Amino acid sequence: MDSVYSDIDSNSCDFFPHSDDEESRSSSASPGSSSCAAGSPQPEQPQKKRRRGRRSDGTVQVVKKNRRMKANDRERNRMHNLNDALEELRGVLPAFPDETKLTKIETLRFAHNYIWALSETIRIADLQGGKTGDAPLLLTSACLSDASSPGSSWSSSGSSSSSSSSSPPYCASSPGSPSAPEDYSYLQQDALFGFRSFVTGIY
DNA sequence: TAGGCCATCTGGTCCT
DNA sequence: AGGACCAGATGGCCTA
Repeated sequence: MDSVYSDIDSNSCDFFPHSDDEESRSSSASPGSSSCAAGSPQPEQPQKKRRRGRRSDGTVQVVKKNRRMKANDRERNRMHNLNDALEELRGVLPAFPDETKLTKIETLRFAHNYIWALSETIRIADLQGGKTGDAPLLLTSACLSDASSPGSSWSSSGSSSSSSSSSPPYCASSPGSPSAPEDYSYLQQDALFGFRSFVTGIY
């Protein structure tokens, strides 16, 4: 037998089954929200209007619509939280010479490299018996140094959990990576153009 | 104008 | 059942 949903289900855009201009247009009027946009562009076929008979229980639709709106709201909050966390992360990372804000991906990659450099610094300091004189140098140059796994991508480096001192994935392929501490000047010079790309590993 | 980044909506899947 | 998480789609804004 036909359930109340029969109307809705066969219409792909199930939340607004009979969208004759009615209120259908998505919940929170906002940019980039074409009601049933996700997935199918739906070339507005003049298909037979299937809204005969019962209006498929308006209450069901209202309930669904409310549920969708709540889900949208939660999703929005979730993304806002994510962005807040990202913002906090930006605040903790060293500032860039150019004041421009790091993008999300840059922030993540920079953080990844930065953490790697920090741990590397600690490791070397330990090896040297607690001498940390070169630490600041290492922090930066480590991020510039070659990286034993060139071409490693974010995903492939996801396995970096294995070893702490394995590779700074996004420092890979830095053009002419300085190997000696003296090359630090190189870094400062580079700040003029490519520092950002260097540190984040994005070119 | 093309391309990059972003916010939002949406439906599916997994988890509690 | 409802919430969290995820990925795809879409449209707006900005910059080279």
